[in-house]
Amino acid sequence: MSNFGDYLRKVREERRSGDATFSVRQLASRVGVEPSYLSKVERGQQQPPSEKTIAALANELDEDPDVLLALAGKVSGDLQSIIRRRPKLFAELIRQLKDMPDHAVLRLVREVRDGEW
Amino acid sequence: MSNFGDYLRKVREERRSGDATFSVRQLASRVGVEPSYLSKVERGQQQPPSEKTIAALANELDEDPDVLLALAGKVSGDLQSIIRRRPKLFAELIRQLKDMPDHAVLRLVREVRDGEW
DNA sequence: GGTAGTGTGTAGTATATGGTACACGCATGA
DNA sequence: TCATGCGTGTACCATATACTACACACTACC
Repeated sequence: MSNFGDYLRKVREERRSGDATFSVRQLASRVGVEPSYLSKVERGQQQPPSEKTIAALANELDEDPDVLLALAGKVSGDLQSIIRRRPKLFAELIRQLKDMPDHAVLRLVREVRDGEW
Repeated sequence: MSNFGDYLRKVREERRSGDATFSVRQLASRVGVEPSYLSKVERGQQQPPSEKTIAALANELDEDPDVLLALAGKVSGDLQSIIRRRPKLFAELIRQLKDMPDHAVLRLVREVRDGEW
């Protein structure tokens, strides 16, 4: 699920199967936008919405806001702070991560979490 | 040097000591913006400029565009692609990196570069 | 067969973004 | 003392962004 709109629609329809209030209209209303706008966002005919609206969507859908923000190409404050503190280092890291397979990244995350750093 | 404007001014003044053509006016002219605008950007009174303008600045100042873009909070295409492909993984990695000391990140980069991954 | 709910198309809009235009005051040097 | 170059302040502006407003067509229920 590689883009914001598809992901949003998928999540909304999952919620909807359990709870009939997750129509485009209902969700848009609770989030505070027009249904036609939300519909276009889900189909990728609009750019992803503002961070405020994304946060509201995440809240209503009980989703991780960071994931939605990442999918929308809006980078979290944490990431910004890393970039600002060590830009060259970060650029280099990204260059390396680009060609790193999933299992390698997973191993890194595991090692870091287990305090090996 | 933690923000775009300060960094830009520092680099420009370094170049200037060697070459008198690196005044605000001269650089702005070559980049194709107004000097007052460039001045405000350097002092942080304007948001960082567009990616196009940042690229032109990087070119004229012989700087790494990725670093300037990172400082400006504009994330590179490579990073976007990573985020889109593996958003949760990336969010987790960032959470870990946040508290990682410099030497740990450096070690990671070194290991990756040396093919240990 | 009307009405209630569904998603969507089109047209328009307020505000933010990314600048321009031009003038001002300060140094420096001739 | 005045021309030249420096950075900067103020006012304005064109375009893009992030939406709104409203109507339309389809389905299902009764």
